[in-house]
Amino acid sequence: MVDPKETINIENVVASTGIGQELDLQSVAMDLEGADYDPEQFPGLVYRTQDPKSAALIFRSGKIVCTGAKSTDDVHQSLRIVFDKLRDLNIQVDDDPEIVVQNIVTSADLGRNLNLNAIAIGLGLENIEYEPEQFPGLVYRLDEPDVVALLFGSGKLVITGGKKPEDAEEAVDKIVSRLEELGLLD
Amino acid sequence: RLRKWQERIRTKDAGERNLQFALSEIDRMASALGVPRSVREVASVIYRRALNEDLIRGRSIEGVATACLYAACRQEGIPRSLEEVSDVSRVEQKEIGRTYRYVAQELELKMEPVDPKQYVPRFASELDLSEEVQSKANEIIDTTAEQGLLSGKSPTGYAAAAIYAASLLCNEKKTQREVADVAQVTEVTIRNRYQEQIEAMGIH
DNA sequence: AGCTTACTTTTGAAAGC
DNA sequence: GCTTTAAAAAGTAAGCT
Repeated sequence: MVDPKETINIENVVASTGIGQELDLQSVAMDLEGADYDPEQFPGLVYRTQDPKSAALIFRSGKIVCTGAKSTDDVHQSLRIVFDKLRDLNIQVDDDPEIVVQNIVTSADLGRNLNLNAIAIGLGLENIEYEPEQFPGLVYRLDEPDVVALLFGSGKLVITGGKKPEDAEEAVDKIVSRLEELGLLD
Repeated sequence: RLRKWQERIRTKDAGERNLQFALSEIDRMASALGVPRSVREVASVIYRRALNEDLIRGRSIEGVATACLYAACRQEGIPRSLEEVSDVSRVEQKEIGRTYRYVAQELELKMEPVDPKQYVPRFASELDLSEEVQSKANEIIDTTAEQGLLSGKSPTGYAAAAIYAASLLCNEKKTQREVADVAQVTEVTIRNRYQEQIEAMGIH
């Protein structure tokens, strides 16, 4: 039996940072190749990096959101590319802007099919949201760590809302032990 | 102050007018759906509770009224799908679903997932299918659900597939299109569920 | 009957309406 | 509350061949 923790895979990391300088997005959009900027639709300018693959939302305030990266390392690499691109445009960028991870999305596999109906009732209808007419996943909110898990009939799950990779591991452990003590696994 | 008093009256009137509107909407939609009076009463009770708990702030009266009716149908064991409910409401399906989840969570309605069997009598009678077919469909639903086939699947599609399969087994065949139309699902969904169910039943 | 594309759910930040 | 970004899970749906 494989430890479900070893099936954990980071699928997306969201982080925020800032260059410490205000920006004229109109001119950045003109000079930065591949930039998408439509202030009527959204106040941020979208810039995509190819390797690692990610999308950066750049704002007038100089603050930046990076999403789509598959690891915290990739987030740093992507943002380094964005910072250098801005420097190429003669824009002042702080030396080592602080990068804060805001959310990590993970997937995992419990290795067994799940009876979501039984789990919804077993874990308590007040803590769970399971509406298969609207979405096939069962929504389970944990307090510690503070994450949200989406459980599927296949035994696969998604964990989101965590700030560090260990949050997903703790969450998987808690979910497995809760399901086991309810006899809803195996 | 006279002004303050007038304002209070105005607010009270507005509140009562809103409640009246909500209840009349519940009545109108319930009639359109053809659900018994008991369901309207349950829906009204849920709506008043939502009003007391201040759950209507930030959303439309009609959205909450529709969500309450949807919840009431389920509580009474005669569910209407979100699509059926949205067909008689001017609120879009997605909004009804969201509002329902919010109300159910806040009022701790402890709603159990819909049992596909609850759709069988209505769908089957709309298709003029016999009691025998209904029993067979129920058997298929129970047997396959026990084997874990139901997890994550929509109750209407699941019921539709079981009815289609049962109609074949009982020589009262209905086409996938006919069943799909009354259940408001696609033929593709019926085909997919049907295959799984037949396989799990050991192709009777 | 497929295949492709797309939408449902959750999460988080950003700035503005 | 909305707008935009990305990503997974699995079910449902629509369009096209």
